[in-house]
Amino acid sequence: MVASGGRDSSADSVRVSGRPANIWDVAKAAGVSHQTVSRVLNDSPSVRPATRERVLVAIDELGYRRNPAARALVTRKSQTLGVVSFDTTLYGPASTLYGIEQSAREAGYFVSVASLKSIDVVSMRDALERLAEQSVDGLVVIAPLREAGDALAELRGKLPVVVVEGGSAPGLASVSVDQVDGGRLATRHLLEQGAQNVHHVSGPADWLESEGRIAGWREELAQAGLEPPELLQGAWSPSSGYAAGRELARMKDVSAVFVANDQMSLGLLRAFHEEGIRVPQDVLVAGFDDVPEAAYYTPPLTTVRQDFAQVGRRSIELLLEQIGEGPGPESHAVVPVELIVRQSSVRSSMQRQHLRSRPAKR
Amino acid sequence: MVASGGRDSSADSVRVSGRPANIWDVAKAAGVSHQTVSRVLNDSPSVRPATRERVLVAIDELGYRRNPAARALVTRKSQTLGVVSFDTTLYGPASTLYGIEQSAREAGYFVSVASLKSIDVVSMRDALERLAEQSVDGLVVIAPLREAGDALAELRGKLPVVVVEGGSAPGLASVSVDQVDGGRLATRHLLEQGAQNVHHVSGPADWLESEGRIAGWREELAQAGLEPPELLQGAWSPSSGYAAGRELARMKDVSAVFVANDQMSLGLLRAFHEEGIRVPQDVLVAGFDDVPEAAYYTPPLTTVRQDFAQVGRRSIELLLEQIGEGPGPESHAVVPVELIVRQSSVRSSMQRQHLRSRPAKR
DNA sequence: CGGCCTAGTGTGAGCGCTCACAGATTGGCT
DNA sequence: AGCCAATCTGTGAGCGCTCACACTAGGCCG
Repeated sequence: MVASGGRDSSADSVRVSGRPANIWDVAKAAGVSHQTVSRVLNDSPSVRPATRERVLVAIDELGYRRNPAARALVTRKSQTLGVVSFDTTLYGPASTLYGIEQSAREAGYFVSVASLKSIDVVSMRDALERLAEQSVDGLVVIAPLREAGDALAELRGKLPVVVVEGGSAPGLASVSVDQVDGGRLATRHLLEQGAQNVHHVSGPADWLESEGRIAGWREELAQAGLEPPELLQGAWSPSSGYAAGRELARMKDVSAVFVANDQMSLGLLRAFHEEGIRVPQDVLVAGFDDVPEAAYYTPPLTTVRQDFAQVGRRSIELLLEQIGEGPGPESHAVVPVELIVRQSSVRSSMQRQHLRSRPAKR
Repeated sequence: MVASGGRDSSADSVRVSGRPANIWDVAKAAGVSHQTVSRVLNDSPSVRPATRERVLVAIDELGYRRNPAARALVTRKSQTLGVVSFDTTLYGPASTLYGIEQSAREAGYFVSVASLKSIDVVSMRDALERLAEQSVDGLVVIAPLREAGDALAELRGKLPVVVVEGGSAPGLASVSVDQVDGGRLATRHLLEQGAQNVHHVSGPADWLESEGRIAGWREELAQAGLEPPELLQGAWSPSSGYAAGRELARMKDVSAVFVANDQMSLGLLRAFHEEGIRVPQDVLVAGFDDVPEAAYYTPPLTTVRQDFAQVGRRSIELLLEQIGEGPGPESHAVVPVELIVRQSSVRSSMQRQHLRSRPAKR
């Protein structure tokens, strides 16, 4: 025994040895077998409270943490979910990812992301491959493109998958926002506000979100007995919205525009502003997404709010169902939308008079 | 032997057995030892080309993929990097995360995210704990708050860490955008454009980014021999920018405003618009971030661009250095900014005449 | 022509955990 | 007191891989 004993037994909760404590170290410290430690770790009911307590103390003293690799090796489960997403810089995907992460965490899962630089089958396949190599327990694919489904079809059955905004690829669980309803809501609202007809600036043709919004717009016009004006196609970006705005400014008979997202709406509003077209006095405008900025556009933008947090939540729920942890087998979830009315689509009565005093529109 | 033999030897590349192929299966199929397979997997030079080829073929036939858990168990490396971020919905963090993910992938690492709901020491600690449990090989913390450093100090030494926008916590590697320079650039530009003085709408006080931008603004004013006007504090949101705009509208002697981010600028522009204050004729405005929308604000916004992709890239570089894969030990990286001049801060000569014809400003 | 080096390959142990089962303890009842 | 069931705890194997080392076969030198 050395003079000033207890030097290395100082209650420091940090082990002296190089390697981190393992389950055997804990077992020894607690005077039990490694298996009992394992039982405590896994909340097994069949361990006496007193024993459990001793083990817990030992764990704490040794600063023990369980080795996930060893655990994954034997259980064949990594407790990790993969998320594939395109351009996590955009508001929609970013928000969805956020929701997914929150829900996954609550369910005790980690989230590993793979974002695509370009959205094509090759890089999609590449991302899926990567995640598969990591042996994730399940996959959420934020796949707004039609062709993304092809890459997914391959791994059906091999791995639990939930597709977000990926349409209803047969046999794949999916979550999507009710785009059609959103299109209808916006269009109907514009008509109710007195629009003679409603133009539409859509997203890129191969995006499923574009399709849904176009469909909703067409349906609502049809129901009102109106012929849909020629479609203008954008690319989600402010600049494409600006271009569409310039074009619309040159056209006659434009009394309202439903734009497929808020970013494009901003560009369009800017183009209208430059052309001296007043919103909402001359033309009514509605967007889609309800980004935080929308309320501060000039004018504040009427738009369709998507509940991305709920999209994320439902994705995880559906995924866990497949993995076998959730309730029943449900394969498709639709998240409702909400119309947010702001100035861009509402004419005060005075403003309407203004409109009436201008050259009549068809 | 059964009549129509070869039924289960069809070249299907999919194994019949339930469990996935392991290294021994491959070894047997290739007629080598498991260790040789391992060598092929790890690109060991000491394996004859012919042998390697045979192994590769076997791997392909069996659809073998190496088990990362087993690998991690023995190497004590998970090939996974953790990212802690606050509100991945914001443009800055989202873009940074994107850059991080791209760079990590190139370096052969996976990325696991943990986003904070609220930004305080408790939830920060919680996120760090989670990631540590997952035994990540390193950590990137997007920690714009001063107090975030406290939670990080604890795990210094235990795990390689890089702090993004976290200031220069001693002993921690960090990457940050040159906020001070950004503040100076914007302020100087506004002065050069003829502003008598420059007001500032800052971010929240406890954010390091706010501090840097304020410092730059102060420095530049001092250099011009100007007394800094009273500081207005916002909260990054459009609504807080709007509030600041209303306040500034009531004040005299406002000839230019440097706003600490683009979102707030939008709100401010809206408030000015409502108050009949023209930008840039009456007041010059500059923002910070250069979000994609900035070019389409009314008017298009002069702003300071941050290269988030580079921030992500440098983070990973610094992290890999610590892990021992990169070049030398460098502890702090500063990413430069760039001033993007648009209409909000530039008066055309005609517009300037306009201004001159109004009641003189001090 | 035996020794020795090198390139290529094989052998066995062990990483830290869980699973299936075997063994030890306890208590209630006859 | 004796026995059985129920409760609690321990034992050993094995998950799939890498590491350290042992081995084999040629080729070259003295």
